[in-house]
Amino acid sequence: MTIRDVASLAGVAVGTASKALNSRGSLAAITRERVRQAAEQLGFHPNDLAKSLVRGRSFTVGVVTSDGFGRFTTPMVTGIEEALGTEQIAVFLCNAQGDPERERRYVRSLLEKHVDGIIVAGRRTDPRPRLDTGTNRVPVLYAYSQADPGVLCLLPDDEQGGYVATRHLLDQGRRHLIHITGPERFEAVRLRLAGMRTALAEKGLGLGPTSVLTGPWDESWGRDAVNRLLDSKESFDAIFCGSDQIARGVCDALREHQVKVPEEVAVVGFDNWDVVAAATRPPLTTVDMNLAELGRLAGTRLVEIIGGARHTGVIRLPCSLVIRESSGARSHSSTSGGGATN
Amino acid sequence: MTIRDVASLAGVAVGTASKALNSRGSLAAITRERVRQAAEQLGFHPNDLAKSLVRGRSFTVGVVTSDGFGRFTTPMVTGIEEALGTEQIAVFLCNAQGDPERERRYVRSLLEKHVDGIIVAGRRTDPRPRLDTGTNRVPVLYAYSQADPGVLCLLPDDEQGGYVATRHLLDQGRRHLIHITGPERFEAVRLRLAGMRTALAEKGLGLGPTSVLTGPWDESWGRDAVNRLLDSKESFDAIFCGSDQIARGVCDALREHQVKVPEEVAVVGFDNWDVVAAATRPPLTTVDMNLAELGRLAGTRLVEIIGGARHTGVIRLPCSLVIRESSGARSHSSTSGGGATN
DNA sequence: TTGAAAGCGCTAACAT
DNA sequence: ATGTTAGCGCTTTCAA
Repeated sequence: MTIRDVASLAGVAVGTASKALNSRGSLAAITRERVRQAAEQLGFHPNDLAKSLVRGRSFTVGVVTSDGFGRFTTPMVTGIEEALGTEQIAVFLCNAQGDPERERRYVRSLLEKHVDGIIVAGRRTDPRPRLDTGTNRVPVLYAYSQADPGVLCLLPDDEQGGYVATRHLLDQGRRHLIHITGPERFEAVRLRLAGMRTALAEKGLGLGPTSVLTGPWDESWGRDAVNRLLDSKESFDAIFCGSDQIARGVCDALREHQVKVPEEVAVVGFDNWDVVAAATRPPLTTVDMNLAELGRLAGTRLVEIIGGARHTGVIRLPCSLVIRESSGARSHSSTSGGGATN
Repeated sequence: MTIRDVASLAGVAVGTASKALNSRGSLAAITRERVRQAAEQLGFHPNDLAKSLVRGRSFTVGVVTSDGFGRFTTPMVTGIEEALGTEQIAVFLCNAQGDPERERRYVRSLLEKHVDGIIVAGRRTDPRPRLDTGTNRVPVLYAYSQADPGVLCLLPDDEQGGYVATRHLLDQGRRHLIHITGPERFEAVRLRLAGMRTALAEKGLGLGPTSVLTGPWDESWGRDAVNRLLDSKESFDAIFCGSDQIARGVCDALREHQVKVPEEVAVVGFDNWDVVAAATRPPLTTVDMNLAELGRLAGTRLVEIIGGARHTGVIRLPCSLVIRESSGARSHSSTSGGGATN
C-alpha cells in the first residue's frame, strides 16, 4: 500500500499523486479530488520514514529526562506534547534516570533517528553538564534543568514563587514567619528564601537565624521541624514550606500539638502536587510552578530554534499561588505579585 | 555525513562499508577495521530513517496511555523501555488522556511512523474497546488494560494480591478482618475481595456484610470509613485496604482515636506507592503489583509478536507483599502465597 | 496541468 | 573478498 497504488488507481503519475495529497503545485481540482478519493478508498497512509528521508527532517523530537517521568517531568511532558502535537511532531521519551551512560545511549539513538531537536528535562533545576551530542548540531533546550549560559534554559521563577507565598501570608496579617525547606545545596531552596526575604523587607521585617530550617524534602522533616520549633518556644504565626510534602508534615504535627491551622498558624506549601495538597488537613495553599505551561513553552521555543531562530540564556516563568484553606484566606488564585523577579 | 563519506575515506565501496559496519557478509578483517576507523574518525552515525525504509521495520514502538504517565504507567514504561532498549527499539510515548479522539490521532501518527508495534497502557484494568488501527495489522498488546479475548492482555493478579495480603494478616494471628476499598465497579476491587474471601475461607472464616466498605479511592474515605467503623462498635483487629491512599487515611484516623497500629489493629495497603507508603505512620505493609516487571514482560512479548509469534488471552502477573511496620510483622518480602490464582 | 526521472541514505542481491 | 546496482516510498525539479 504505497503512493504508487493510489496513483495507479487514480490513473495519474506518482508525482501528481504526491502533489494532490500534499496540496502542493498546481493541479486541476478534478484530478486532486480523484487522487484523494483513491487514497481514501485504499485507506492510504503515507510512510513518514520515506517522507522524512527525502525532506531531511523527521518531525520527531526527543525528551531526555532524569526524573523517570516523575512528579516534575510528567506535567511538563504533557505541555511539551501539547505544543508539539499541533506541529505534527511526535515525541521520543527517554528516561536516563540520571545515569550518564544511559543518557549517552539515548542521545546516540535519538541522533540516529534524526530527531529534529532534544529537550533535556530534570528533576532539579541546578546546573548540569551540557548534553553531549558530539559533532552533531541538533537544537537542544533545557526545561526544569539548566546547563551553561550558551544554551536556552526554561525554569520556574523560584524567587518570585517565594515572594508571592510570603506576600500572601503578610497580606493575611501574619508577622512572625518561619521557613521550613529542603537542603541548601538546591538552588531552588536559596532562591525561594531570597524571594521570601524580599517580601519581608518590604514590610520592614526580616528572618532570624532560627527562623529558617533546612532539612530533607520529606514529610517527616516537616514534623521534626515543627517539634523543634515548638520546643524552642519561638513564637510564630505562619510557616512557608519549601515543598508540599514538608507542608503536610508541618500541618500534621501542628494538629497533633493542638495548634490550629490556619487560625493560629497559617501554612503555605510549594509544588501544588495535587495528591499531597488536597489530602492535607486543611487543604494546602501552595505555590504552583506551572510546569505544563513551562513544557508548552519548551515545545514552542524548540520549534522556533529548529526553524532557525537563536535563543539562549535563562527564561524564568512565574509561579502562581493556589489558595486553599491552610492559609486562612478566601479562595482565589493569582499569578501576580511580581517585584522579586529579576 | 553519510556512509558514502565513510566508504570513500576508507577507500571502499558503500556496500562494503555497510557490511563492515553491520558485521554482515564476509570481509577481510583488515578492511572491516579500516572502515570502522573511518566511521569513528568522521563521527559517523547511520541514518535510521534510511535503514528502516529499506528494512521495512522502524525499530520503534508506540505506547498509548490513558494514565498521563501517572502512578501506574510510570513504572510500567520504565519496564517497557528496559525490555525494548536491549532490542535497540525506541519508544514513542503518547498520552491520550482517555480521550478517544486524541487516541485516534496518536494511532494514526504512530502508523505513519511505521512503528513495529503498539502497547496500550491504562489507568485501570477494566475492559476497554480494542484499539482501532484500521486495516493495518500492527501487533497490539494491552498492559494494565484489557480489551477482548482475541488480544494479549497483561494484568496484575489482583485476586492473588488480595489473597497474600489477607493470608499475611491471618498469619499474624488476626481473626476479625475488615476490608476498606474502592468503588465496586472496578474489576480490581471485586477480584481483590475475592482473593480475601478465599484466604479467609481456608481458615473457616468469612466476611460479614458490614465488614466490606466501598467508597472513593482517596485518603478521606479511609478516615471516614474508620470513623464509621468505630461508631458501629464492630470489633476488628485488622484492616486490608484497597489502596495505599485509603490505608493512609485509615492509619491517620486510627491514630487520632488512640487505636494503636499495629498492636491493636494491623493495616495492609495496596499499590506500594512509595511516597504514600513510606510517609504513613507507621510505614505501610502493602501489596506491590510489580508494574515494572509487567512492563518488561509487555516489551518482550511484543517483540515476540513482532517476530511472528501469536499470543492472545489474559496473563496475570503475581503481586508481592512488601512488609513494613503497619502489619506488626518482622520485615521480609514475598511473592508467593498462590492458591487464589486461577 | 501533468508526467518522467533523479535522489534522500541505506541494505542486499548479484557480479566480479 | 569486494564492487555494482537496484530499489525501500516519497518529494521535487524539470520537461512536455
